[in-house]
Amino acid sequence: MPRTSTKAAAPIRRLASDYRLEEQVGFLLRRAYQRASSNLVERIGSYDLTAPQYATLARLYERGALSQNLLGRLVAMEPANIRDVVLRLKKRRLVATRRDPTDKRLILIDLTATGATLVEQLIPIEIACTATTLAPLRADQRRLLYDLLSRLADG
Amino acid sequence: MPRTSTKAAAPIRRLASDYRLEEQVGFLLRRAYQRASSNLVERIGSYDLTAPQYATLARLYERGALSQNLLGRLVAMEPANIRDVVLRLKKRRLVATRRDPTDKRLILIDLTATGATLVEQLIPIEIACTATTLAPLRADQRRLLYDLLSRLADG
DNA sequence: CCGATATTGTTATGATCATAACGATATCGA
DNA sequence: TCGATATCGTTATGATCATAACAATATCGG
Repeated sequence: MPRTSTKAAAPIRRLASDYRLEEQVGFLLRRAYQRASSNLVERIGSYDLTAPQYATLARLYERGALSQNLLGRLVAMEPANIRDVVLRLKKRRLVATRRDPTDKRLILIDLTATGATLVEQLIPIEIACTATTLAPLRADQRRLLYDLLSRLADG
Repeated sequence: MPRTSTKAAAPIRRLASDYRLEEQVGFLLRRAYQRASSNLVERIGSYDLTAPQYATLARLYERGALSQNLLGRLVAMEPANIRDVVLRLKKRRLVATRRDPTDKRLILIDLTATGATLVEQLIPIEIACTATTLAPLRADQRRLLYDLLSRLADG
C-alpha cells in the first residue's frame, strides 16, 4: 500500500496563521450535512432516491396536494430546483400533477398511490437513519442541536 | 399582490401522521448550510467565489502546497469535485499546479501570489460572515454548536 | 525482482443548487 | 376598469456533489 500523501508543505509564513477553516461554521455545516445525507443514501439508496427527493415526497405525504412553488418553499428549494425534482418523481409515477382550475398559474402536485405507499415504507427507515446520524450525541445534546440548528436555519 | 398560495389540501388520513420532516436532522442541516452559504456568497460574491472555492483557497493558505487528492480530503471533496474546483481556480490564476518530481501520480497545487493576496483579503470577511451566521446564538451556544457539529461531521 | 494491491487523477453520468431573465396569470389600487 | 405590481413556472448558465469505471503510478509481499 502506498503511503497516504501527507507530504508536509514548506512552512510558509502567513499573515493570518491563526486562522482555521475548521472554525468556520459553514464548513462544519457542510461536512455534517454530507454525513447525514450519505447515511440516508446508504439506507434508501436501493430505492434510487436522494435526500431532496425523499424530503419532497415526505412533505407531500404530510400536507397533501401542494402547488409546485409552495412545495419548493416547504422543502427549501428554488423554483428551478423543485421543478427538476418533481419531473424526476413524476417520471417514476411517484407523484402526479394537474392544473389548478381556479388559478391557471399553479401546478398542483400530489403523491400517487404508489408514492404514498413508498413514503410509508421509507419513513421508519429515515427515522432510523436520523438516529444513526445522531448516534455520537446524547439525548439532551440532540434536543439542544435541534434548537440551535433551527435558529441558524431560520436566521 | 396575489395571495401567497397556502391552499389547504384536503385533510387526507396518513398512517404516520405524527411524522415531521422538520425533526429530521439532515433536513435541518441542509437548511442551516444553505443559510451559511448564502451569507458567505452575499459578502464575497463580488469576488466571484463560492464557499467551496473559498475553502479550497483557505486550506492552501493554511497548509501550503498540497497534492490535489489530499487537498480534496482536507476540504471534504471527492477527487472528481476537487479537480473541477482546482481547474476553475487555475483558470483565474489563483492557484498554480506542478508535477511532484518524486511521485509522478501527484499534482501539487499551491496559491499564486495573487491567490495568497486574495485570501488575506477574504479571511476577515469570512470571519465576519461566520459572526453573521451565528448571530442568533449566544457565545456559549456557539461553542456548544461547534462541539456538536464536529462530532456529527466526524461520525 | 515481480505480481498483487493501493493510490492518484480522469472521465462520464446524473442529481442538486443558485441566479437571472422571461412570459403568463393574478391581484391590487387609483 | 386598467395599469402597476406580484406570483408562478420555465429556461439557461454555471457550480457543486456523488458514484463508478478506468489508466498510470507506487508500494508491498513473497
